[in-house]
Amino acid sequence: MHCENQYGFNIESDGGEFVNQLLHNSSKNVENRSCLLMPVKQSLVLDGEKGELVKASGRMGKRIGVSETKTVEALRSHSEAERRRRERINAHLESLRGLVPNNEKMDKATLLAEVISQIKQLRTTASQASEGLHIPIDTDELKVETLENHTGDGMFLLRASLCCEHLPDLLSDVRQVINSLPIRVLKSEISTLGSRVKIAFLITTVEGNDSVREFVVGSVRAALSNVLEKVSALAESAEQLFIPRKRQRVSCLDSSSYLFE
DNA sequence: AACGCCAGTTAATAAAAGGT
DNA sequence: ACCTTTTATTAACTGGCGTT
Repeated sequence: MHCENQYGFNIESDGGEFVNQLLHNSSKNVENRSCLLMPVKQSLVLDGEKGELVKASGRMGKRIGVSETKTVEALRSHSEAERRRRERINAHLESLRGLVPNNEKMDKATLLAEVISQIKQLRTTASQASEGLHIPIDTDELKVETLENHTGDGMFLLRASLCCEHLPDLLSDVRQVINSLPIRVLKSEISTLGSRVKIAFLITTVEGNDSVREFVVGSVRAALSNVLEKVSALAESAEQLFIPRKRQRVSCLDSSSYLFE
C-alpha cells in the first residue's frame, strides 16, 4: 500500500527502512524535545522505480543524483552547523544580558533594544564628558572662536582648534600657516587618539580695532581650513590607493596630550 | 564542495485573555 | 478558581543562496 507520511517520504518503496534511518539521525539532534520530528515540506522522497532521492515537491520534482547516505549526511551536518550557529548567537546574547541592568525576564528583542539604548546613552555621556577637553573626535572639525577676556588688560583672545587625521606633514603645515599670520600664539596643545589628532591654540593679536580683529579671525579660519582641506584630500587619496589606515584601537586613557611652543 | 547566513515552517512552552 | 483558548517567544530543522 502506498502512503506518504507527514514527513514527506514515500514509505512504500523500501519498507520504511530509509525513513527509519533518517528519523534516527534527526532525533539525535533534538534531545530536549518531546516531539522529535516535524513535517518537512518539499523534502526528499524515494523514487520507487529508481530507488533514488527526489524532491517531494511537485515544483521541485527534479531527481537528485546523489546517494542516500550522502544526502542524509549533508542534511545532518547542515542542521548541526546551524545548531552551532544558534548556540554562538545565544552565547553572545547571554554575554550582552550580563552587561545590561534589569535583565531578568527580558526577551531577546527587548534585550537588543535595551543594549542599543544603553550604547546611545553611553555615547551621549562620553561626548558630554569630553566636551571642553582636547580629545580628538571621529569627524574633521575646525573651530575658531573669540574669547571673553576678563583680565581687563584689553587683550584680544582667540581660540582655534583643528581635528583631523594625523598625517606626516600636518604639524609643519600648521606651524607654517600660523607663523604667516599677524598673531601671537599664547598656548598650543596637541592631543592624539589613534590616528586622529586635535590641535588647539590660544591666540592673541596686536592691538587693533574691530575690523582688524575680524580680519584676524577670518585669516586664522581660512589658513586652518586650507590645512584641513589638504589633509582631507590626502586622506581620501590614501583610501583610494588602498593604503590601510586602520585606526588603532585605543581608549581615551591612551590619549596623549602635550604642549609645544 | 564546504560554509555561513537567512527566511520559512513547525512544535513546545509560558503567559495572558476569556469563558464558565 | 479553574479550564480553555489565544498569543508570544524560543528552538529546531530545512532549503536556498552567496561566499570562500
